[in-house]
Amino acid sequence: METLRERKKQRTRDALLRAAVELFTTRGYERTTVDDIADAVDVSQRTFFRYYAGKEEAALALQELVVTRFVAAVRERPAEEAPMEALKQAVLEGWQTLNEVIEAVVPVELYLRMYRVIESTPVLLAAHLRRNMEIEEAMARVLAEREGLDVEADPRPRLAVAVFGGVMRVTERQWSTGEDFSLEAMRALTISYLEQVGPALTENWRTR
Amino acid sequence: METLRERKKQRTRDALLRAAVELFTTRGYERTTVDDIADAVDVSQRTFFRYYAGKEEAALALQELVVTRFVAAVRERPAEEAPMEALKQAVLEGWQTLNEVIEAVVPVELYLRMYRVIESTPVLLAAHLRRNMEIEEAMARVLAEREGLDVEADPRPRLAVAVFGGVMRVTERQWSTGEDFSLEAMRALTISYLEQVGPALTENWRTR
DNA sequence: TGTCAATTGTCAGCGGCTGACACTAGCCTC
DNA sequence: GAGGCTAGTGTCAGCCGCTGACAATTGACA
Repeated sequence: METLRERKKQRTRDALLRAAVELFTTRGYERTTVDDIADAVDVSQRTFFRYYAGKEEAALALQELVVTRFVAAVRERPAEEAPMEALKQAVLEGWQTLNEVIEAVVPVELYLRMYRVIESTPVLLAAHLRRNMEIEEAMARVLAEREGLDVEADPRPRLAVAVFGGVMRVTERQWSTGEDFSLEAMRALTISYLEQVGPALTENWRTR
Repeated sequence: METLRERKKQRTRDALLRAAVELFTTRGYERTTVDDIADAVDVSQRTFFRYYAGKEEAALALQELVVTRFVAAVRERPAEEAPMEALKQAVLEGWQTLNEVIEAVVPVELYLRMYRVIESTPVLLAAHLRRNMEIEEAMARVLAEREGLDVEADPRPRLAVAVFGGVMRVTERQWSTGEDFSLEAMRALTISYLEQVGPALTENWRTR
């Protein structure tokens, strides 16, 4: 059973996030001040900063929900699965249940719109990429453990994860600049691109 | 022949950069204010912002010197070279002449120290990654042109470049956290890691 | 040398963010 | 259920990055 205090806090937290995302996706990130967000929730600016370390954190909070689930998903993949396959399955599986997770806070449509705001706002894109890097480091450790390797000694876990991350980034970008914003489109793109990585590295591009 | 005005401007520009890098590498990025930099060059804060769009730009200016040369190097690689090979050769070739380019502005040692500051300062690392992404996009277009492909239609150029970029990032990180900061160490790491990417993706890690 | 244009300094001000301190409101004990 | 305790909030002052506007200075060029 939750205490009243905790429920109140959670409500303010959610309200701030909703207000922030709403404003970011309509007015734009740069043109939204922290005061705007705080005012929308009828809270002091200082309080906003007690819930989120900064404007950036609020803007990336939704992504964070998805990302943490992804890491957990990889951890729970069967140990006999090959590294790249485990990563792939974890993402695809993640898309499936994305709806419920997001919808608990904001409409999925808002999440997708926010995603595009991140991709198109330099400072947010930068923060997003940095976060991805942290995730990749965590994933490398997970893979290394699965395979019984030492991350510091064997570069293969980090290399594999970096490649996977690279492909995902290309996929996301392609998806976010395309016309079909459905999850199904994302899924298809992911599978297709992952299949093409190997060939793209070794094969001669002109003979195909 | 350069005019006096232009020479003066260039001098201020260089002085600002030198002062900035000097301060960043000793005092740290966050703990250095723009006023500190401006004062060190005996110039108003406003003037600093006329030369550099922000603190960040000054911090990444040295990297920018290297990066632009890399793009140019790829462009001038023989057309018959395979894509990945062209990228690899361009980087390795770039390291060779790095000394002269950097030394024209600051001691190479300072450049290397600044590199570590970037890697260890969250906001700088983020900006750095974002810049890398822009470079990758440019590189993808170069590769596509070399091979006579349409970047928008064929994902292979972007995929190859993303993979290459991923490997380079892992390499850089490994290098910057290691003990040997020589260019030779970087070179060796790059070659070794590039060789291991293919196998890391397909082979079974446990049977080796 | 005097005019014109480029460069710089000064000033005022916004927005993100933080520390300090007082106040309010939920919690827990007696 | 009254009291004290503490977590959460608002207010205020202030730093820092950054920008626009305007005045002052300094090189360029006829």
